[in-house]
Amino acid sequence: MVSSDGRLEHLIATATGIFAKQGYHATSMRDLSRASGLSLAGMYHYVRSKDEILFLIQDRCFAEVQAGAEAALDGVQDGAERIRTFIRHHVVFFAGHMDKMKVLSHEDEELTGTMRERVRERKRAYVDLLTGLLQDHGASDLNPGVATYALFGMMNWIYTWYRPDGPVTPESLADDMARLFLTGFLPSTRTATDLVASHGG
Amino acid sequence: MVSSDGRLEHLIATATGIFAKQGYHATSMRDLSRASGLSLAGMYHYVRSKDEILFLIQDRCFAEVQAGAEAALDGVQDGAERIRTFIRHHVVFFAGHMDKMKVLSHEDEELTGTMRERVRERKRAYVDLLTGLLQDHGASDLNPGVATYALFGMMNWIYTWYRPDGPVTPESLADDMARLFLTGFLPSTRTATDLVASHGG
DNA sequence: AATTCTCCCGAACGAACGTTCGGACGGGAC
DNA sequence: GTCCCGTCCGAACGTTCGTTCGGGAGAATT
Repeated sequence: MVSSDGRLEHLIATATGIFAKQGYHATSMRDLSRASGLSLAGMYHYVRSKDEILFLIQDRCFAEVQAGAEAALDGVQDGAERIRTFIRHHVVFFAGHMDKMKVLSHEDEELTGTMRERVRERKRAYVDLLTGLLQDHGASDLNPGVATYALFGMMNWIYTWYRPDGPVTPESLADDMARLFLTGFLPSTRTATDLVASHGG
Repeated sequence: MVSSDGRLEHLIATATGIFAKQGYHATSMRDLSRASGLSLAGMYHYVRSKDEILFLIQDRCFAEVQAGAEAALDGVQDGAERIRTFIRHHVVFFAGHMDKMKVLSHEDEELTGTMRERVRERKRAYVDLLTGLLQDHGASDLNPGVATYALFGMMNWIYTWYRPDGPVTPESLADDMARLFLTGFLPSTRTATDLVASHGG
């Protein structure tokens, strides 16, 4: 069970926690060594560099959240309901995986070169997914880019203040944010009424 | 003009730009020396440590944005209009001072000890200002904390994507965000009344 | 039995870091 | 002229950084 793969997973999981708590640059390889149980040199058997650890965290996390969103959207037809589904998934996933999502959100500009591009590509795909959902719904009088990033902002900011063990459950957090955004985003009374009706029962 | 005070201001301004671009930890005192024109040792005549430079940026920036918000709110009576005023001021200020606001938002957890507490106090005061505005308006069915941080999130996320020289003006950005938030937050619009009625009945 | 391969580490490498030391320069005070 | 003080710097300090080197233990392969 402590096979080669298991150790790499363990290293990544450990690094995720420490990067989330201390930040990427403030964390040394010696910190990771101490916390993972591997020696300083031993970590380099699993990983090419410190950068690569950050890359692995971000690459996997984006893949996971993207796949989860697509799975959640599967079968949902109504445009507004698809937006709501995306928001709910993103927020609940975020609240359930705060460490890696914090590393994803906060250590956004630390990678360089090929790894940076790989992660950027994943990010672009994920952002495009939401932008597509907003555009599919059509008529909002808000600037589409502003709406997309305003929504991502209110969701991704979670890592700065939300405590999963506090009084607000991930589900109510997700519901509040979905309601806040959709009520503001959807333009007509009719759609808003339909939305509440379909939501309430 | 290159008096003692002027040099300190210049050092802080230079550091703000570099911290915003590279991040606090990725910036060395030698970087600041090179960019400011002062020697490595010379900077320590104006500043006790690298930490203190970050502190000065954040402390001053919070003071500035707080004072600006209070000035903007002066004389505005209507509750909803006060919220809109706060949003507009925050967003326009953010868009007009991206570097320092990015350093304020992104390098939030880098200070320690007394400086950390000083900045935290300023932050608490500023957050309390908005929370107060939201509470003053009363009846929203959203969790007050969630509403506050959702709003700060969508506003502070600006530094990750907004380009002041792009097609979106700071004013339209501020208007869109104010509209997006207020429509979702305020329960008492005509359409929203219908909405709540159909939901409750 | 000999060889190769995977896994892993103690010790060290050179570079870069934040900070400090001792002193230089110049202008006002005595 | 001498002293002092604010301003500023070259050079160095001790530390920590990410990474590498050379090799050992043990299983697998030949």
